[in-house]
Amino acid sequence: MIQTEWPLGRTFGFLTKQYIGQLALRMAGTPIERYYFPLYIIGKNSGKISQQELANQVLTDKVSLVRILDILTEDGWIERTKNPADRRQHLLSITEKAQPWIQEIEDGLRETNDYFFEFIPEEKRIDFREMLSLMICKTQNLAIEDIEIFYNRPNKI
Amino acid sequence: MIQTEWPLGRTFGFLTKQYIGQLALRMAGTPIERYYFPLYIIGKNSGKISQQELANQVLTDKVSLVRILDILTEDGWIERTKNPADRRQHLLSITEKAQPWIQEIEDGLRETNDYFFEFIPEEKRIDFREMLSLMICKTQNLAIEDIEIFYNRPNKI
DNA sequence: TGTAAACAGTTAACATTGTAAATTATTAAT
DNA sequence: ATTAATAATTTACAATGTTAACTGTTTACA
Repeated sequence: MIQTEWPLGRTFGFLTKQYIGQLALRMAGTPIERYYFPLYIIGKNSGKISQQELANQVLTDKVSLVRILDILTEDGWIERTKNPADRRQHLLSITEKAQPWIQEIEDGLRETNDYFFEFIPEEKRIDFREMLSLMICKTQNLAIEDIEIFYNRPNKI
Repeated sequence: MIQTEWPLGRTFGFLTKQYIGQLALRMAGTPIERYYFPLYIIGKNSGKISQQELANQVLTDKVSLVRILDILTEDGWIERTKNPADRRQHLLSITEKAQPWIQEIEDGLRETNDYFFEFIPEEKRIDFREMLSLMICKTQNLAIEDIEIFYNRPNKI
């Protein structure tokens, strides 16, 4: 199946998809159906995080994020309030209804991470984690400004 | 930036995106703009591979693949011919025009892979590759049939 | 102080991808 | 011979990312 020049991007893409499926399976018993990570980050910074800060933390562009936040608001999980200290900003906070589920999301994320890490030998897990972090750091610095203009191209490898 | 419970799926997703950008940069000098990997696989199996076999090799669903092949055909890179041995199948082959670029795609994929691997220490690269392969194999068996039904859900982690 | 630039968020338009469901043509099973 | 399965296609829809334009607010600085 995996050939010599199987592109690494396909490997990452496939694992992304598998992760999404596994997480959905893990969270199936909760009333939350999507946008687990943004909601989790808002929950951990409730009332103190702006949309721009959230966009940076979850690496999602602000336009997509507006739509995600619209849906989370419609579904009653979050609220936007104007920041009195800077009235351009909307501070994000979770609702009462969302409060009990933040920990559940954290557990779900950790367990799903563990689910994937358990496929590799225990003594190599720290290395693996570090190598992924390294790749993210290095490519973040080098690539983003150079290649951003290509992101609107059809993105099939 | 990366927190304790940063979901692994986000890590993979980010690296997928960086890979796409880097590959686009590498291939910018060629007349081919997209669908490098499917075109490469067709080139390596020209006249001998059906759409279903290609879908399996590149892990893309058949509907998306029909659209991709339509575009590759419109752009003059590939041709479909009915398989005389099984007239349900369309055998895929590359055109004369595509022939000189297949090796260039292979080089681009290898160099882009190398670009990412060079971020991690040389002595750990084999391990890293193996761990990724392991994750793919293990999740492929376990997850697909269980979670396929969730794929139509909004897929934001 | 007044004005221009920068920033936060929103909206609209468009392209790409994935999924489901239905359809056509062909082959396999029995 | 008829039914079931397979390969490919088409249509419709949902989700995401990008660009560009826009509103409202704050900052910089002349």
